[in-house]
Amino acid sequence: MFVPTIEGPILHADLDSFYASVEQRDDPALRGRPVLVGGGVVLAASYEAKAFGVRTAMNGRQARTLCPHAVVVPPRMSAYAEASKAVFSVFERTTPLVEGLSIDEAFLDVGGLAKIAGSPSQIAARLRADVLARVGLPITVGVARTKFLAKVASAVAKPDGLLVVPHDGELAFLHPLPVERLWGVGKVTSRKLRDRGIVTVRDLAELGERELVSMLGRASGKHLLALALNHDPRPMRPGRRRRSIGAQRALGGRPRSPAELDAILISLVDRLARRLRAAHRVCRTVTLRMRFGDFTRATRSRTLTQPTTHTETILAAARSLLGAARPSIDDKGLTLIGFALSNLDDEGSVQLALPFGEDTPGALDTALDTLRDRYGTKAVTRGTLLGRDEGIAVPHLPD
DNA sequence: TCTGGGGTCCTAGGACCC
DNA sequence: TCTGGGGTCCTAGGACCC
Repeated sequence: MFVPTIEGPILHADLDSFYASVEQRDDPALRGRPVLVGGGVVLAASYEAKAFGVRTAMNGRQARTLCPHAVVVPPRMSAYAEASKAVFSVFERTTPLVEGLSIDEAFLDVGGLAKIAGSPSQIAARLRADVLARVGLPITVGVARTKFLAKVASAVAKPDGLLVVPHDGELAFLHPLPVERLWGVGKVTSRKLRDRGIVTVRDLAELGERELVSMLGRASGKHLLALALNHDPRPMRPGRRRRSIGAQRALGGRPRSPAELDAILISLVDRLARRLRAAHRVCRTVTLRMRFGDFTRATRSRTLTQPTTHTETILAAARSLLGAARPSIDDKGLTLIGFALSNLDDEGSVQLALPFGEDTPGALDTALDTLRDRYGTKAVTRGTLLGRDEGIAVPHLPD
């Protein structure tokens, strides 16, 4: 069913140096000081550390050289997950239309709230104050007509800022920015563009689609051109579900015996299977991720015939994938091992495909009504059929 | 400079089906 | 011997994001 939405305004709310801010909140001795979370690689750096040139994902040695007085703390993932939950509950008190992007950022659609909650910038200012008061963390908010502009606005406004892009000032805001501000321009794309003298968003906007597509490929060429031209038709997707879950572990340089590797494999798979069951989801595809001694990477995956949540089943698939990769591992050495579970679905859900020619919205609704008569209205929801067509999902079918 | 842990999306070839 | 079009699913790799 297509629901027309009022265009914006959209808020993009993004916590500042999230992990490092949580550490400073929980330990007053860290406040005002440069803080690095994670020793091997910097998972997060406080703004005091960033002032010395430290960046996220920088290796730890380099970071400590730039900022010798930094306090290095180990990550506390459960504390961050808890803080994230608290922040998202503030988001949801602001508007029911929240689309989470990651542990520390979300889009909020505040269209239609003007009469009860004030202007978008008033709503944004109150959101920032609420997050600080209730959770004790600084947050930056970008406000604009589209998701893309709101996200760019928050990036420009960081840290601890608020920036509203006015309707009549969108291109004036967007076009002078460096291309790296565009969502989807990373190291590789940035190099390709700069090699051709494309430095600002305006430069990009002046390029032809054919040229850009031949440079970057069909999807990203079209996508980037649209963004540069300030076209972002993506609607809010408040009910987004996770499509995969993963866990990985770096192994360092030292070679591991097969027994040692198997023990690590078991702990990773066990962790994932527990998370899967806790989320009441099932998986059908198991992927092995590897990084080798020469820093090349490889993935191997297997799709099961039946969805599962069973540790032993996932374990068997994981072991057979690792066994098949044995020659490469013996050859190059393994420095990272990880697994991902994908092709997720709701546990206990029933997939119902309609006969060919009957897969119309009307037929679907008739089938839904039949099931609701049988199982009750709450048990039956419209869902997605293996990411393909629309179908019906019946979570937790009563017996 | 030798590198974490968690994700998303896109591309491309081959198998297989009608 | 050569020869179609359209579609899905699976696998693997790669770029990118926080």
